[in-house]
Amino acid sequence: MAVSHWLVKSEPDAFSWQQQVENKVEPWTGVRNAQAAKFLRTMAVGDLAFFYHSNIGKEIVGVVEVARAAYPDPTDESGRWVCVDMRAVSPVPQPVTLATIKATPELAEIGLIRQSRLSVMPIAPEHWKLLCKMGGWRKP
DNA sequence: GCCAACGTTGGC
DNA sequence: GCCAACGTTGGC
Repeated sequence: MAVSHWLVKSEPDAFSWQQQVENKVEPWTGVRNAQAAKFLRTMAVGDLAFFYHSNIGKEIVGVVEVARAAYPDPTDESGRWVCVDMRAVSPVPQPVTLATIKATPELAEIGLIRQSRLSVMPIAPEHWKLLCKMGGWRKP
């Protein structure tokens, strides 16, 4: 099966790309939104995701890959929510800012803009390709 | 600090 | 089941 592509958001105050790199593999916990959780459940090991800094920076700063598929979120006492494990792949050499994305007509339809509050979202292959090009990111 | 978007809760 | 009130997220 083909690799799927995603974008995940994190507030760098809470959990930054720097921490992701230092920890290498990190559980992606705390998603408490049904739509975002549905996407987490859809992720497969090996899928790639952009790591986006919300609030501070507002830019795509790195790429992570799914290291473990959805399992119960240990930070959720109710047991209803899931998380995945993410592994740092490599930084995006030239971070792609929200302003740049907004200024790019081809990217007008991506979830980041259409649904600004969603923290986990799929990225279409053509958008992934374009964003990689804009950020100067190549698969290592 | 404000506000828009949108999800959740609770009264009816 | 509807909808107003309220809370949260995230951009500006």
